[in-house]
Amino acid sequence: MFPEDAYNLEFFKDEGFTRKTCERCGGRFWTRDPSRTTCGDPPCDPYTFIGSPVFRREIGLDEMREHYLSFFEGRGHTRIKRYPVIARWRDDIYLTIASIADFQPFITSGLVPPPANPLTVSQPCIRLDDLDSVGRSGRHLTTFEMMAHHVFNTPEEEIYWKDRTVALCDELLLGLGADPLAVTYKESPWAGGGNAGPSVEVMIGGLELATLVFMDMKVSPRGEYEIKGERYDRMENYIVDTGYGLERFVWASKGSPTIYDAIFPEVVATISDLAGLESAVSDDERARILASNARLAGMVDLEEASLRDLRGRVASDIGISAEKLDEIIAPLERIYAVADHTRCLAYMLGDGIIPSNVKAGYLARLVIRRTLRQMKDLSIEVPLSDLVSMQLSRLDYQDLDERLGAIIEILDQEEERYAETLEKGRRLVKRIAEGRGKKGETIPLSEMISLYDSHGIPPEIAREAALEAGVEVELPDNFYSRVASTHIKAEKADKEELEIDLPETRRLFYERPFERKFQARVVGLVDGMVVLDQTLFYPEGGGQPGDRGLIRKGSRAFRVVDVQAAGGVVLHRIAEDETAADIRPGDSIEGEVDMSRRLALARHHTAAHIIHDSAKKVLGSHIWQAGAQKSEDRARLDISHYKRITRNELQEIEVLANRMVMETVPISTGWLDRSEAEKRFGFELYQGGVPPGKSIRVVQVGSDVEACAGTHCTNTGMVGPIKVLRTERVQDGVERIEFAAGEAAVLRGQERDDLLFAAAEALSVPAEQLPKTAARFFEEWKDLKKEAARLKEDLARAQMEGLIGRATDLGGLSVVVAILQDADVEELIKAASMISGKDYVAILGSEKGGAKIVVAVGNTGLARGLSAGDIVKAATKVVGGGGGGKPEIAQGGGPRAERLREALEAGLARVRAASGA
RNA sequence: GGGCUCGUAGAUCAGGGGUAGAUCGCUACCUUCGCAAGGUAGAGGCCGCGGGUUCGAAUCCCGCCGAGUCCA
Repeated sequence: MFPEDAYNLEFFKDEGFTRKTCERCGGRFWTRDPSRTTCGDPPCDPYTFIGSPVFRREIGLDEMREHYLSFFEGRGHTRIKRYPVIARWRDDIYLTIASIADFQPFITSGLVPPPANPLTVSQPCIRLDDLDSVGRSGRHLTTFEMMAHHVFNTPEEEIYWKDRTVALCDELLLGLGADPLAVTYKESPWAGGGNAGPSVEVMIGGLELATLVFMDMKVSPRGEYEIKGERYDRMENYIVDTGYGLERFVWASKGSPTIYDAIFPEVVATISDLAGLESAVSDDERARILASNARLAGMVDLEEASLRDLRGRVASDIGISAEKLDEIIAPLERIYAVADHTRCLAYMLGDGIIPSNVKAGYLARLVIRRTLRQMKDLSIEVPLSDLVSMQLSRLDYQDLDERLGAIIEILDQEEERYAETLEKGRRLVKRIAEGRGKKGETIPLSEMISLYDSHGIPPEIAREAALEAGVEVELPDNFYSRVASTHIKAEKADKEELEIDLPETRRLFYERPFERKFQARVVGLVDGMVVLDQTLFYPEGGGQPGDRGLIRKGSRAFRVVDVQAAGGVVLHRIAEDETAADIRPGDSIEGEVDMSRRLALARHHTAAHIIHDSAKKVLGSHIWQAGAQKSEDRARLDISHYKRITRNELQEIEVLANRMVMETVPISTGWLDRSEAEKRFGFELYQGGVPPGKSIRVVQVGSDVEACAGTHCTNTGMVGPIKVLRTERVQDGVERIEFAAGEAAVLRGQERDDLLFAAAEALSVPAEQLPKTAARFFEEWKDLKKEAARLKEDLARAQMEGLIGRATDLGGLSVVVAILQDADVEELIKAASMISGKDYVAILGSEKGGAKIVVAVGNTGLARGLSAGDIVKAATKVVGGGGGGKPEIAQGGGPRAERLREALEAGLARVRAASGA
């Protein structure tokens, strides 16, 4: 816990607050009201603001946001632009879940200076944790704006800390007309994302409007303080992390029954219309029910069980039956959920998330499908894209006109795809149900789980489809947790960070990109890897492999086999068979980079930027880099795109890319101050991830501008030809383009020529006629195959006549034993089955590709208990093989063709024995 | 990043080591004034691709390609 004085602020003292202990929960809180005994937080206090707003007047979203930002601007804060809701700069979260997420990890850790200090921002956030409660509780949202003011204090400079933070908050609230006596500040330890600190929750009317966090600790195994089960230590930097819920402020200003009615009443009204329902708040009874529901929902945790409990309490509160209540409230909840979810989707797609089966894209799909289900329950007929477009038009997207087409296409495609999945699912369930039904069984839980897990069929829909086939299903209440428990969680092994206490390596490859040799001094060895004071060797990074080359000491040369970066230090790994032990700190060495390799990599790297730019021009501005890898002889670029790239598009990309090469555009690279670069180029800089550091290296290739640490050509002409090789769908929503540049492009082209020539040669035609000829050959081959089958049948029929005449009689059972010299198995089978069709036993063989034996037994034989399988087994044993089949017909063979005659005799002997003749 | 499922006729799917099937659709004929329906006959398959195991692979194993789906 924190020291006792963590919350003892001058501000509280000066303003006449007293510290009290809540008589309900025992929590500590500060209040101006001498008579107050509870902390203000539900369930200790109920919602009182519904129907009696806490601010002077009603304020809408846009006005409230502007009021907040300008309030803090007027008090020395710099307003910064919001970040995207997809956290592209983080590898630990997919969505921006709080305003502080914008600044983690590099700014909070102090590695990178903040864009401004102090600053204020209104950051749209998405949290899907409480998806189930959205619409039902009256207060949960998937998407909300966290208004915030942040301060990043360092040991050198403190901007302000607790007192001013709380003072500003108090001033803001009172300025909006809040009753000073109604505001309470509740003490609450805060921890998250590896940091912790004391915080106060700001409560009015039972509603938590803001949380003020004083982040001054970081996780530390032997730390002095324990918070929520983890140990923490003080950190040097200390950060004011506030979060004011924009939507809650608006709600509090209006006192409407639900937060949804407060923040987007028009949307709720439109959706109600589409569902054929009156808007809820226009109806007194409904408004009363909703208000009661929201008030009570504020008091409980919305677990599944307590939700049902909540219904009961609301029903008795209003004096109607729970069934009646459910009937009234269920559609309203769905309307609210659709209103919320479509806004969430507007942000997600507006910020460039492409629905997918993995990562952030999967979260988008999850919300899409959930919304579609709710819309279906409400019998809303319009496409989802209409609703999301409506939401988008309310948001502040400048380039929306250009992007809207793609977004609508994405949503329509998702809607269609989900319909297909469900349709397929229903058919599958029906088949399974019929199978189970015949056996008088129900569909077990394991099968329901597999239907959901493997085929995406929600259990409710599975049940519906099963009941249509008259079969019950096993569907427990805790279905989804049962699904979850079937997934075994794999522990992720954390990559160990090397702790290196050496000076930063000077990176000569930026200053002198095309020099081959350099002199340097060894400053240390880490794990056998050489650290120099300066180097021309590029360390692996940004999908570009590290350089190779030599390190010379005196007359001895060591091969450099790998180059890595750890922080600012470059590590050179020496080939193991050369004793690196001879290299010691203080040594002078000469380095030499394998320049042809480096140039090949640089070409591919620059080409990757060019391809990216071309793809964006051809496919649209939703294209983001999702990964990249270069090598000497080829490279690949993964881009976000919602459908397969067609051949035409690919060729267009290739042409554009090569045009850019032919234009010989100079490539500019340079170091820019991070916030300056962000201001000028936006987050599109961070295609390949967000690099740490105060300043970032910006590479500009034509209209493509990226933060990139790689080595590049100085001019697009230097890249040489670019050959696009193929595309691959690595995931839903991510297309991979493989290509080669420079000499590698020529070589890849030659490889393709080779293929073409080899194929053309095989068919003895010029390459131009290859497609036509290949198609013709294939058609002819199919025709010939059919013809051959017909001929074999004719042949078999013809042979049958002769063979029947030579049948051996075994006491009323006629047996044909014969060798058909060049017949293949198919022919033997046809002949044998024809012979057995005339009620004979056929034992046929051929020597084509070893011994082949086919036996067929007619009705009389079957009646006497003969089995073709047994006979074949007896016969094939003789030729050293095996065989089997059905009683009517069986086949087999073996390698020893010279004993075929003998084998057939063995078969006959078997017939003789088995038929009792 | 991890898990699961599926690629067989134009469509939907059976079969799961031993002669590739069903239903719908398609073609022709019969029935009808015509249509729907019915009847008869027929066409239509590199069983996704490449290896392996086997006397024999659509079927088992491995790899690849394509598709679907759940989770973090």
